[in-house]
Amino acid sequence: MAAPESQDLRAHLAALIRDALEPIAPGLPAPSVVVERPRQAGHGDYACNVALQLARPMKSAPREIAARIVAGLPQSPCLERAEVAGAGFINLFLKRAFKQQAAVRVLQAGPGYGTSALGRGKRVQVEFVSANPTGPLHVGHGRGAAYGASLANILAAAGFEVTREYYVNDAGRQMDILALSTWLRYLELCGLQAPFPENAYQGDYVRAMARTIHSEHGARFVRGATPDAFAPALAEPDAEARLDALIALAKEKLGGDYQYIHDFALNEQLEDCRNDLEEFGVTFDHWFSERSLYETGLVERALRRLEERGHLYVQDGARWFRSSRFGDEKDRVVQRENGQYTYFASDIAYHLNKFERGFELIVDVWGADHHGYVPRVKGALAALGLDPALLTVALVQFAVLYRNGQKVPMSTRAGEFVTLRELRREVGRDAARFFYVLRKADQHLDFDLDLAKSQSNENPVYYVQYAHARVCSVLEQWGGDPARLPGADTSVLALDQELALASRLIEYPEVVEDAARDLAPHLVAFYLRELAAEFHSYYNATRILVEEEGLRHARLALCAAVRQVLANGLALLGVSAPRKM
RNA sequence: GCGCCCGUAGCUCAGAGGAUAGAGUGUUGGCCUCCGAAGCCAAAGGUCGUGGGUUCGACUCCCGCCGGGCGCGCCA
Repeated sequence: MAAPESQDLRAHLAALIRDALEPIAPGLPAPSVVVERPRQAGHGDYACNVALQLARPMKSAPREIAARIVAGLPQSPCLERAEVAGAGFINLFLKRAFKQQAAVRVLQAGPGYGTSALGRGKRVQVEFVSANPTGPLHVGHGRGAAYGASLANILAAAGFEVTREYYVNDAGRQMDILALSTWLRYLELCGLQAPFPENAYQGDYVRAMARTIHSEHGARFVRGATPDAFAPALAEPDAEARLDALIALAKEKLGGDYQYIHDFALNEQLEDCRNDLEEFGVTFDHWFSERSLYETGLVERALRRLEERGHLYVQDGARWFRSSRFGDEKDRVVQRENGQYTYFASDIAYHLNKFERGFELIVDVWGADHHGYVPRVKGALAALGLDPALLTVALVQFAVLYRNGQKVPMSTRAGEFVTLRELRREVGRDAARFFYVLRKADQHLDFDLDLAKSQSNENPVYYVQYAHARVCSVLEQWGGDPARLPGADTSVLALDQELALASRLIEYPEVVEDAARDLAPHLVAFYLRELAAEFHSYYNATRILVEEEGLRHARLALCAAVRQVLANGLALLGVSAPRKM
């Protein structure tokens, strides 16, 4: 058998076992041959439990089956030997030379080490953050941003063609609330006794926008906004109705200028959001406007398509989508009695658009509080005649903030939140990015602000970065040309720790593939921590710059390879790999 | 009430049918004349919420219960 084409060694080893299995178990349904890294060091570099799985269908003892598989294993440039162990495991031991040469392979591949063809160029869209542009991003959005950006990088490394997209909710009522809030703050600046409802946007950023408008346009937008003018609106008994009445008033008084203020506020917030994310190392290929779905008639078209397929009906004056027929717990309104489309309607159109753009895989990153929304969107896709299985919704739990041991309340409208910008300034981009992906996405994240701010040095990111900087430092001490290291003879690497480190390097491409398959960036973060730990341990126990030149070069090559993998992994997570700290 | 997610070391979390359940942090004790001590080594810490079931084998799968989070609009 030829040398492994994939950097993922497991695929190669599994193929060897399948080869050996064929003559032993003819006619049996091929079991899934999974090769994994055993927990115990003595259990080989890889282990396979296929003999245990086959015991029942083959009606023989697992150890016996395992022995026959081992006997039939083809030759491989990587595999030294295989052993039957325990209840019937097959433990695989890599050739020493193959491990030793890992450092050289890493150095030769450079930044490309860890990339693979798993995705086969499949077009995948990752949509994430997509926060309403009504105020600054907060730390909850930060988690979605860190997760989505890392995931997109990982998918790209795994051979997918990735498009990163931000869905801009610029068509809903929240934009009217933002416009109204801005106008009311503006009126205050003009010296008017304007009301400011509690359910308008309270944040200082609204005042800032009002100041800009005021300084550029003076009192031009005051119009007939006298205290009396607000009286009827304020008389509404319901708070939301009051807000609607005030919005209506603003539109009436401002006329065409309402749209100016509306768009000004929207653009300010979008710009702010874009800058914020960019400084967080998160960029997008497309900012997709919800409003454009209406302007291009896609919402109408999507609903017409549902209509034609008989999945819409009218009841109580509203139009409903029969989502209960597609796995949702109840039917959903797509067009209200007042003629307004619901958010769901534009979301159906948006997802139709994703399919029409030809994405073969669609990943939506949502806050976990939207989980109830999944069945209706998938249902809508099915009803449109599209394959819901192409859509994967990755739910990200919100980060729960703690300050002084107390949960920090967060509400965009009340203006109480810790912004992403604030977090980044306090703990730094690297620490924030790493911290966010150090947990499974669907796991609650307790974010202790005091700890993150005051003891940022203890953040695990420094541990990993330090390993990188240490290698840089050794290479500098050495003073030689690192370009020569891939040519080093690594067969002199004989310490257990050196072989273990090499083995860890071999694992990296597997980790990237696993992370891509499971949409789980945290696997990369955990791996990096482990690699750094093994390196630190090795470094403390072993002198790198020894007298003997051959050994010195071999060790330097190994260190440089560790550095390369650390850099590659950190890059996937949007974390810098400093040469000095 | 119904639905989804989660209960693993003091704390924060990995592990998702396999072999002796792991990290970080915290606690205790060691290691710089020597390539970076933001580091290393060692000790200690567990009935994997709980009761059943399936399996050769369950922290992992199924059911019940207890506890926590989040959803359940003609909101976005």
